[in-house]
Amino acid sequence: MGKASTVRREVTVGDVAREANVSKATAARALGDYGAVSDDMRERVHSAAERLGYRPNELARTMSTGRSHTIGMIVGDIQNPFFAQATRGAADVINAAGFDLILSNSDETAHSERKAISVQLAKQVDGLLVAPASSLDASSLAAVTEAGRPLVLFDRTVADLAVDAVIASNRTGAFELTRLLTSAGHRRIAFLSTLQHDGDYRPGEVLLSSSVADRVAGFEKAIALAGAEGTAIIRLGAPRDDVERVAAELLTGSEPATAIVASDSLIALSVYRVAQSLGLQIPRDLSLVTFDDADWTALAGPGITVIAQPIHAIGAEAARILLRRIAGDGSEPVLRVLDQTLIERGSVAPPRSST
Amino acid sequence: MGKASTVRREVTVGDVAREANVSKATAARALGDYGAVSDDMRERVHSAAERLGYRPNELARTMSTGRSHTIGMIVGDIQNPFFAQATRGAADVINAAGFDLILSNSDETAHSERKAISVQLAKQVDGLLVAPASSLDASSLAAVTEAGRPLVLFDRTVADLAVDAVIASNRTGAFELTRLLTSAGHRRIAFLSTLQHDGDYRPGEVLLSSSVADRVAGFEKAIALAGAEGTAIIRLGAPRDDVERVAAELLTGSEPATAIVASDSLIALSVYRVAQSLGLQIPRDLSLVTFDDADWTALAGPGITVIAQPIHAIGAEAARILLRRIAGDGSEPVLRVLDQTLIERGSVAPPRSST
DNA sequence: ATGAAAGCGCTAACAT
DNA sequence: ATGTTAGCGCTTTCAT
Repeated sequence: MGKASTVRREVTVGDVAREANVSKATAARALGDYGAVSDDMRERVHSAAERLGYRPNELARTMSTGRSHTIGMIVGDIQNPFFAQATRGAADVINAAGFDLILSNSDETAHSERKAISVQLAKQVDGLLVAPASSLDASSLAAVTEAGRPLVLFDRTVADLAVDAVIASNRTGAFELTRLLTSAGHRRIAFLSTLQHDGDYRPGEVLLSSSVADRVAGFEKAIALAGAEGTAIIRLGAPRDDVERVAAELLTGSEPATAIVASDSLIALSVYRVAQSLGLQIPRDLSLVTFDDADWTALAGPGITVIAQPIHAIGAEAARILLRRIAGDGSEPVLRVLDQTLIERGSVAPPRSST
Repeated sequence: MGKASTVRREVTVGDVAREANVSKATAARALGDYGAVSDDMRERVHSAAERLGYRPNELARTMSTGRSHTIGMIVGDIQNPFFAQATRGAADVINAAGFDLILSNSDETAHSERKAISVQLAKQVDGLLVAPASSLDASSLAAVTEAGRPLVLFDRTVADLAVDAVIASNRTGAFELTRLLTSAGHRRIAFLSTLQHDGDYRPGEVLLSSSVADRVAGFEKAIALAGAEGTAIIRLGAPRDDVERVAAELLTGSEPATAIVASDSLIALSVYRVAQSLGLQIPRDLSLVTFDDADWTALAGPGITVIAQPIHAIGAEAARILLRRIAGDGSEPVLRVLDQTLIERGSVAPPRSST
């Protein structure tokens, strides 16, 4: 009893050809559905294939054609609901087109991103979908275009990189969100983000993530309009696993923030938790608004007012553009900006001290 | 000006060999880091490769070795936090081992699952990780083992399929959860699941998902222990996008349930919403417990009591086993059952009518 | 319409 | 240690 029987070699085009008594070329043509094959030939080949249990080897096919029908996708972290949704959006259009998806997490580090890109290129993906870890440094992404493979960015853009990108109207969204706060009378408003950052934010500074940069810009505009530059605060670099601490800092002390704009729903959740543990009631003691219409925002206390991004659509649209590029579309790179929509719930009220 | 310059052919081992003035075999050995190569040869080859910007073609490598260093993963829906976490767990160990992940969503249908499996096998994945859409029908999965590729299941098992699987202690978990309810005095307890199902559940019936089946079993055991068979109710087949309606049915009428066991956190969220809109206060008017320690469960009202599954670990462990199989481990299939842990919060209280 | 043979980029015997 | 030569399974000229 050897293990020989279990190592059953794969059935190849050659085997099918022999079984059908035709040439390898004819069998390949019939099986691959290309070239010219007469009806009875096709029939003969297919039944032979059926009999033998033939399964095409997609890799061999890729070797000769150069197209893998696989696209690579690099997200920050698939556990982040934002990325999970965007991935689903992309997967839906990609699969519908008969393509497959290779997924990697970058954890928002240039190092992992670079590695993932390298691996995926080596696997001959037909194109890449990436949420770049850095909007400033295009070096890791350069490998993609150098390899001649189309690349489309989503959620953020990269300076000096002429590629397609689909993002949301973050600037406008942040503006609307913040405006709600200033209109309610808030002045000590904090913008809170986990975007990797050392030390304090300096006005005018260029940020690592274009989407956060856009949000900050929208925030600043609303703040300026309210003349609250002196009291507003932009806090970046909160560690993902310790947002609570930073939020607590913001909410305590001699001049605590009376309102917070959270840069994403995960951050908002942390803020919400801290507010609860500090005995702060929303919106009475704290107004809270955030990006992304996470499931919990509707049920938390009075409901959190949010700016909803069309996340699924962002992923889907990015995939659509990529597929078009792969198909040979050589037109100028496009920047698609999808609208965000404000969903007002009950988490905004005038600051307590002002009433 | 043609586009010829942009179509730059890939640099191959042959090119590097020529540049380094060595044979193709030597270049390949140096580049592929196998066989025996002298130090200066290796040096010469690598610098030539560097000069030319050589990038190995992983596919060609796969063609000759038969190993793609790619593993396929099929989940129900990557947007479901459970699957997102399990995917991350698997991705972490897979990437650490130098493998890549091809991801597909089955939407819990046998059809999509079958298709995804077929595509992934064609892409020569070294093995598959799947949360089977059906625990009863092994036919779509049979293709995997027939192709001689290792398969490991996660979250659910499949009857009559001798493969590895890693699941959670659903039966025990459901028992504990339900026990909390019966101990508090509840009798009209409902178990609510979205598991595809026609009509009413009949006791003893075999279910499509082993994990739900296990949960139901645990539920039934606790119910029997409390002698509440007559008043407990098992409601399956709630449509994912309309759980609210089913929950509302359970919560209204002449004999509404006083407690609900939700089969996952998405369902629990719907129940929570319905309770809110019905003006039902948790736990005063309704006791609610669920599987999975979703982020919102800690902050919803009094906090929801849950059974937490080690989701990340489920994915990671499944990947670990798969990798071992790929490496040649031919031992008997294992069934790994990971413990669930009860997290008591404030969503359980005696039924209102009984006090 | 069909067949014979070359080739995709790599690895793996088999020499030397 | 290095080189030569076959393949891997498919597609793609090029003949016929």
